[in-house]
Amino acid sequence: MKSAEEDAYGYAPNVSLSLPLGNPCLPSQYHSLQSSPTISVSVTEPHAYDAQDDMRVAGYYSSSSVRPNGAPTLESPRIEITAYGQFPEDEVEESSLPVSKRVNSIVTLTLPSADGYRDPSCLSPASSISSRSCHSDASSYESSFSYNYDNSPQNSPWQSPSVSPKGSTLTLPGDGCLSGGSPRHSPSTSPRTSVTDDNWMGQRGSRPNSPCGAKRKYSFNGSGAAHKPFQYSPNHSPGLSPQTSPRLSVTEESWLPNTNQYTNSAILAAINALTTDGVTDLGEGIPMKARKTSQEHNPTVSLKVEPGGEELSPGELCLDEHPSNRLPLKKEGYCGGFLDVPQHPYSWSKPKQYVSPSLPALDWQLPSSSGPYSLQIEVQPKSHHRAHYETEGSRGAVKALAGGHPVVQLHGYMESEPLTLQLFIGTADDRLLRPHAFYQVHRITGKTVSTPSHEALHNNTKILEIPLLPENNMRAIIDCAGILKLRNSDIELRKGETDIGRKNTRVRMVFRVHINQATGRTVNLQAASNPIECSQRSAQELPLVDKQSLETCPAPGGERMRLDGHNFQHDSKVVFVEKAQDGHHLWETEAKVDRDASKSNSLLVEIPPYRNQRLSTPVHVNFYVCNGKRKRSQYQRFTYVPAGVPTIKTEPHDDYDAPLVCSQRSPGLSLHPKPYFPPQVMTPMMTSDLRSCVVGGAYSVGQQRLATKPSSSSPSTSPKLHELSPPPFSKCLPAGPAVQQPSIPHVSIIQETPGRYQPPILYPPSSASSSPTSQPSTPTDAPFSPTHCMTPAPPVSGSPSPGAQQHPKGPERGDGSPPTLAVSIKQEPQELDQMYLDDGDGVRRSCFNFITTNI
DNA sequence: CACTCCATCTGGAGGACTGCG
DNA sequence: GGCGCAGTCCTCCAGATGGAG
Repeated sequence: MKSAEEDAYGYAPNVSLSLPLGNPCLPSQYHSLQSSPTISVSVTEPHAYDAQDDMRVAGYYSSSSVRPNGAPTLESPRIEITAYGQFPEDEVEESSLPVSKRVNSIVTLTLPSADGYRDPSCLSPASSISSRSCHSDASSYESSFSYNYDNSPQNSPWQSPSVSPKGSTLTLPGDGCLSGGSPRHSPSTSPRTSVTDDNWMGQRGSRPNSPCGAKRKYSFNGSGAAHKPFQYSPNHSPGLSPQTSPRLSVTEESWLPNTNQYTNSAILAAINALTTDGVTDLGEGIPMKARKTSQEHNPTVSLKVEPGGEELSPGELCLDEHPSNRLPLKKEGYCGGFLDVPQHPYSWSKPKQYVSPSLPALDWQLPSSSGPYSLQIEVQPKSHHRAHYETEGSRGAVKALAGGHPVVQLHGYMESEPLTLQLFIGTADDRLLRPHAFYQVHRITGKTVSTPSHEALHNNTKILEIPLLPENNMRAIIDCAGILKLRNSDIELRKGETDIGRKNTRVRMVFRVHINQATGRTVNLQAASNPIECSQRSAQELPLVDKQSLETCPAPGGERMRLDGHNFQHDSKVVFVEKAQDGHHLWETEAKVDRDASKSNSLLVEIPPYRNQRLSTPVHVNFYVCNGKRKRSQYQRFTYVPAGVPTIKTEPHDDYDAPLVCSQRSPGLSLHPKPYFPPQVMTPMMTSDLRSCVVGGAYSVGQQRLATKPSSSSPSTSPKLHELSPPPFSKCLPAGPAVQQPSIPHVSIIQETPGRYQPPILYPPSSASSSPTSQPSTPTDAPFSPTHCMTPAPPVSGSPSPGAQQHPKGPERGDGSPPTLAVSIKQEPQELDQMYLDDGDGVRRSCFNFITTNI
């Protein structure tokens, strides 16, 4: 069928969906969401598509320019709900033409039906009102991830959205919301506010309560539901849209070129729909729930939705999607007041940086520093922040421990060009850092917010984009970021979602910045905050370890370790545990706690002797603080080393105090005892892995340990860094020449971004949420992520791979400095084995082998 | 400047739901 | 398999705060 648009405008976007699945190099698995079915959508625009342009300006999809006929972009999109249902995943294939058509169809929406709202299917987080902001769907970036490079030129923007792996964006029916919605959404962030449409709500009706009706039951049928939503989903979007975002919309004007945004978005949505099966799957998508808020949507908004509506907020859709690119655009015009923080001096108009099509997937571990650049969290967020549900009003921005808000600064950047700081909510468990499936960053707006921001969606993960301005010394006060809790039932229904939401309430704020260099390379840095407990009650009761003064100790034990944290009690116990790969406890013992020296926020414990005094290799164990039966902290990682190996001490304070934690730790992985996360790094697997597999990883490990001293500023602590060095992938993908910077100790991801076309590759796609295995807490879980494997193994060769450091040595805490290049790579066979075990993945093995081989 | 309205932020709590014994 | 208990999830309520009109 032809889309209305086509008819109307004669413009038919061609969308080609390419599914990367086949990519040998990257197992779909890994990609998971993101990658997976990647679909790249290319829209043929009337005018030739200038990739470059697109990139920047348009969002990915949206970008496209104006319609041939000049019609406003917005216009046409119509969404037919039905379509979704009708098109199963299969559709994807069809991509070729039909797509466009479909798209169109999809676009057409019918609004209102409400049913779906709550359906799981509709997941879109974005949708959430609160989140509303969500928006954006697609993150452009994603596209990059996708392997579709081919897609081409297109990679560009367009792809992204669609492409995004899984779901990216939007897509889904549920997503739809997002996608489309997303954009739409919200302008305003606040839930209440934002949303809009009562209308919607009404229809949807659903809502509020439990998804299932009176009682909340989580039905998995999502399907059923899902479908509906699906159909509607679009609506969601609509819903969203309306409100949405102004921001989104904004652009349009400015954008002109891109005009099609709407269309595009629609397309994207369509695509998404296609790609995934139903809404459901989208798991990626974020569930939409009906929120009351939503209901609130403004009529206006809804109105916009109309197909014809030019106004529509076309922008909405689009905008979100391209975060980076868009940024620039957005604010201004349209959005004006709505969205972004108004009137902030900074205008999002600068497109550039993010242009590059290929930005690393959100679940890739990136270094916090590279060469002269260092992304640091100068002021850490408080360890507790009650996240708000979509059904609630915003609970405000995440605050710093000492008051105020977290502060992030990029050091070493001397250019005059502003950059965009990306923020998303990541996991804080033992595994590798990745976007948290149950929490999304929520843009806070209001008078009290001084930092402009704007939301974008990246594979179902909302990203807040904040300008880093030279005039502010590349420092940003994060007073515009709240945390939205998605209902577990909604997320768990997603296809491919393996994580469980129950008790999975710890998150970290993850900051990223992509620096385009004159050479065409892009340096990607990432810093993760300390863990943040987001539940209402647990935050008040569960002990939380923020920091540990020791990370290693000789097998005989006896050393004293200071634990800093919260909710410690006079009778708190510290239990050391060693688990087998299968999770069975191999050893468990209670450490002696010096009650006199302990306080509610600190414990002084004596490290118990390890069960085996004769260690030939370091042994990773865990410990936790226990306040009673079910009140235990998360596992903290600890390593017993053979006698003679220096113990690693973490800095006592660094940050602890509050606000200050440095990124180092932050990167998520910090070594420090950041409670939740650290472990990852430490994990045996990791260690070994890192070394072998991923430079980055290794690196990180080393750093962590090294890092121990926070002081060092090496921010780098990120757990596993992905080196994006192309090499590894190169095989698979024609990647661009990503080169590592030789001299840089930390290897960050450097891509050459020649053009958009550049093969993005480097980053293995992973899906954030995807991580299949994720379990919330088990320390045992191997952190190993496929991705790592995927990652380039670079290193071996040359560049000083960060990873190289070995932990044992690593520990040499001494330097805080970034790891020196020279790293000797040691393999610990045993550990490797574990790795294997942990993974279980053939893939890993293969990676491993591959690596080892190289080594 | 006082008052009202609105929006946001917070804290608290209850009912629904889940997991475990 | 059913029951009760405890913990967690999600929603709702109400108060505080602050800005705009």
